[in-house]
Amino acid sequence: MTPKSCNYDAAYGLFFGSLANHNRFSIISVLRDEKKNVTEICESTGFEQTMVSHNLKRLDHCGMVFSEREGKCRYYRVNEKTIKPLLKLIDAHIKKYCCKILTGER
Amino acid sequence: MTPKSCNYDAAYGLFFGSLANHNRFSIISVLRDEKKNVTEICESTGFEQTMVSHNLKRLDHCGMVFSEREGKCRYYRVNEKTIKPLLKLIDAHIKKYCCKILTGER
DNA sequence: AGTACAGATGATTGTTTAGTCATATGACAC
DNA sequence: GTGTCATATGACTAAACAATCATCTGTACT
Repeated sequence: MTPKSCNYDAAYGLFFGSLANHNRFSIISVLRDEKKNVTEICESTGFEQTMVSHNLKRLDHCGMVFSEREGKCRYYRVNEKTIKPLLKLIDAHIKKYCCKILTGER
Repeated sequence: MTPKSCNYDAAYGLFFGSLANHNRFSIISVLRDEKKNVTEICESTGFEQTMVSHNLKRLDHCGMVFSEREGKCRYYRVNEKTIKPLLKLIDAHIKKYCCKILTGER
């Protein structure tokens, strides 16, 4: 499949859907500053291993994290090029609108 | 509620969840370049009015669109400050990763 | 006040998603 | 090869979501 033939719409859905889940967002957050293996992610987040693996798979799938094996462990790191500016942008948005977001006021 | 007391995590979920839905994304897309009222959005997208209203409510709720009444109509426009750079960022990401995203290759 | 147009809301239902359990694979050490 | 640690996968169920339907509110015009 060439990039031109890709179905961009579906890709958008997968991309944003990946960040919409609270647990995946937590995983991204603990990886924000340093790479970690699955066990370390579990410890940092308190999540179960299978759940973390499932969610890492999805994040990897969307190009949000990269991974590499080191001996018995597989280390994951965020795709800094996308994730860092994205989170920065959204942080600013939420700082400004979070109250509206959470209360639903119009 | 002051910004400091906000529950940011929930806000992130609402924010990204809003963009994860294909129909909401279409609505954002047709508003990307010009403001439109609900009827016009329906015409541009082919969606039903009630569905559009429900989804606009959510987008408004997240600070992604703003609205103002003009006579009988209510016009919606995107929050350019957030949406434009966001979409630009994601466009670049997806151009690079969409094939992986859609095929699931590792 | 009555009608018509524009949009919003609430309830219901079918679909999607996500966490959990059981199990499988992969890598290393002995 | 066997055991153990690290991670991945598939199937299943429960919870979340989103579209639809029926109905309601708001504005303008007469």
